[in-house]
Amino acid sequence: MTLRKSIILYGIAMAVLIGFLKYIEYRFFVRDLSLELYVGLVAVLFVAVGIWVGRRLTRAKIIIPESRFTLDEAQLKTLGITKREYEVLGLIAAGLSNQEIADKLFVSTSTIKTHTSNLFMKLDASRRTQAIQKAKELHILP
Amino acid sequence: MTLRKSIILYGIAMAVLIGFLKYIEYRFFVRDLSLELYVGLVAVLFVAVGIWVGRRLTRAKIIIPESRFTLDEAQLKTLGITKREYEVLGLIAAGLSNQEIADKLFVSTSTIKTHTSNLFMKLDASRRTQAIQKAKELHILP
DNA sequence: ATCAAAATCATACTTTAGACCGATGGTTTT
DNA sequence: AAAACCATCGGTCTAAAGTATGATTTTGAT
Repeated sequence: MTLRKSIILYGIAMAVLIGFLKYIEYRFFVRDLSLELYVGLVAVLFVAVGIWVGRRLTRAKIIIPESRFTLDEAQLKTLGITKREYEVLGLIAAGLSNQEIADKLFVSTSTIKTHTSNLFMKLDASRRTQAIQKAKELHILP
Repeated sequence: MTLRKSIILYGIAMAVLIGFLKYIEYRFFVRDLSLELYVGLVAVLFVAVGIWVGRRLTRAKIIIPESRFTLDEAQLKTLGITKREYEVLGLIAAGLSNQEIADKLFVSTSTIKTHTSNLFMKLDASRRTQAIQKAKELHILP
């Protein structure tokens, strides 16, 4: 909804509201309405207006669809994370131990430790759980 | 917010509102207030109420689609994960060490280790990274 | 008031992770 | 060819994580 449309909409609403108010005020003064009823009508009317306004005010913030994950490859380059390191990072996040990662990639645990050490430097982390967290914040892991 | 709390909250709000209404009605009848002012006050008051009610009524329906994750509390009960254990699980996922978690919760690391051990059993995990992974699959962590 | 679950702590022990070192061979870039 | 980068590996050492067991205190529900 554009700003202009909003202004027009609110303007019309206000005009209708004031018109209706004046009408029931007139009815009140010509004694067709009791004071109770007059005040009651005003109250009901303005509750409705309040609800309407309240909904409009909050509705704007609704539209925040949860975005699906897309790998930020630029981020990887910025951090200087290599393909192999990223591979290891993924397996760490999957919950594997260094030994399991080594087995899966057919290398020694020493190699995995080197990769993780480099990862921690680049991600400014000191634990694998922390590395996972930071990687997510940097949009390089889902 | 529980249903009981909601009812109490609305009840108090209603009581305050009616009290205030009666007060300005009284002021009106003893001629301290003009009709205009009386009606104006009622209008303002009920707009406020309307906005408040409107927001409360719509908030529940609006906020749910914002986040894809909803905690599966039934799952927690099924697994027998206690409140404290779940708290620790969250901090593990946030990347904290046992020492940091202990400091944050004002308990010893022994306690944290006990909690994590129990968590691993219940989640069928043997590492914290694995526990995080499983917790996500079970919809008890975002 | 009682009873079971939950939370707490400790001690001793094993395993895993991580830091810090250096080293090699293979690419790619300049 | 030299420089720079990448992936690989090994050793040593320390810190952190995880296991096992038992005990005490808190708490919640009946």
